Amino acid sequence: MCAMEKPAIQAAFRGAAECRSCAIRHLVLFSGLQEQEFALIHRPIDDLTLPPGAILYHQGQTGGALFTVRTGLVKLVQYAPDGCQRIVRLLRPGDVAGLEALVSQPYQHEAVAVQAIQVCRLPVEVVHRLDRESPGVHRELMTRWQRALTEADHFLTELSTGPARARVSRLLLRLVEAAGEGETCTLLGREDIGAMLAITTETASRTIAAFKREGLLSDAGHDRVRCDVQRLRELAGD
Amino acid sequence: MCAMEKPAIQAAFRGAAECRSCAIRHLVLFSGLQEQEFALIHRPIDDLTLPPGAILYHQGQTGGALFTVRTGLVKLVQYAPDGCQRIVRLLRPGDVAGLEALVSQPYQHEAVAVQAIQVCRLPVEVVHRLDRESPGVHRELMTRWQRALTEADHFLTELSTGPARARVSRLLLRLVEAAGEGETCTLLGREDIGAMLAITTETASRTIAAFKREGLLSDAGHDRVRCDVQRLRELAGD
DNA sequence: CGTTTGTTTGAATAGAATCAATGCTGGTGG
DNA sequence: CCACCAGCATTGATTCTATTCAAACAAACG
Repeated sequence: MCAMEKPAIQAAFRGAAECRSCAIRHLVLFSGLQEQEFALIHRPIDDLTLPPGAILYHQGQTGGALFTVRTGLVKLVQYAPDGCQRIVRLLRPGDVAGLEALVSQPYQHEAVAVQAIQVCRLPVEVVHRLDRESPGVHRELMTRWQRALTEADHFLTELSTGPARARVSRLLLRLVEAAGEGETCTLLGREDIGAMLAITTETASRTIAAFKREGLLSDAGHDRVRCDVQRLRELAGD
Repeated sequence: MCAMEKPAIQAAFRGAAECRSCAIRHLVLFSGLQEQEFALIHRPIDDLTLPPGAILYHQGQTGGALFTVRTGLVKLVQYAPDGCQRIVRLLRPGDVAGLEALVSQPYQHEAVAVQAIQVCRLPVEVVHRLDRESPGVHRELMTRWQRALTEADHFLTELSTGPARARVSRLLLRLVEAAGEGETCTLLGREDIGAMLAITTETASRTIAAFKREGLLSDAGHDRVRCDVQRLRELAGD
């Protein structure tokens, strides 16, 4: 049940990326690229559109690519020996998955689309080359490493600490923030919430349900909810 | 009580580092340095010897240096708004503290010596320069970043998950491993253990005490203990 | 030698895990 | 088109674990 070996990428819509005109160019790794430096990209950069549940790569796999998230959310999952999963990071548009490929490491996580996503597949050679020859990209790359670390720290300090209600609150606030659509966001499955907060699925469910009863959360159609940011902040306890 | 603003570095023994003959040269950032590349180090690299409790830098401070740990342990601490602390990483010899300084970020943590330590202070300019001009250093740097991330992931999956007994077991195994002296290691203060495992000081104390009673742990003089690695592994649950 | 700091222990309580059952929903095939 | 099924989500009851608050202890220190 754990191992759904779905090489989902094949099913995806695939096109050649046009970085120059990328809609989120300001966010991405190549934002610092000068016009003449685009010539340094020799290998093709694929632009992939993937459905929820699609797997970018598996843990332990040695892959030759990084992935820039353009839309949607991607979870990085690690599996304990007993098979239960822990989500160690959540990537949003502008984030990069698979940085470890740059240091010739096998992927450390399984990268799974939480929602429908669009990602760009960047071959390591391309990134290495730009890292060497474009100071802007080099800086952006270090910034990505740093950002990943900060994210990891937040998972430790915010999402893995304190009582369940506080953790769920902090997660919701984070999702609302990430969505950037006022006070609404798309909820994750209860199992994912549990895996992210180190609580059981049942506790996740109970807490969400309780929040709804208490009016902290109200349905906004198809997995979307409206949050009472004010009160959630209090619960989050900062 | 929380804010002991001790600029401890001043009290330290300070000497000029001689990287060529560094005892742990094989571990450190500059391990890939060719003989002629040493000339690229213009600014002085200080070699510091610090007592337990010394603070390398404070959270939020903008610092101009990275620190390579040569001996001892360093904890990276983040403080919650309510003042209680969480240890998000533990650095061992060969690890680097303060990577964020490379991307012009203020330090994200407070770096505190857990035991007596020796560290080298590397000015950012030096590292930037070597990063640009020595491919070896560039690679080592990315490896450090990667290693920090892997560490962070372990804190999430091993040390922040499961019942207290399992967490303490995993921490002990980790300490024994890090010490590299057979089956013994130096215990941390109960408060630090708590801050690392996201449990209270009391629970940390109780668990350690219970382990001793059960013979999983036996005193080996002055904060040192001998561990029954075998049985701890079972408890750790992998 | 008293004081401070950190550790251990106890009792009561609150919180989450566990085990088990029921409800809901969207998709599938008859 | 509708009935059924599979996969999630919810809820309940119980047990277990960790937290909390408080006190006793021990070791380190001036």
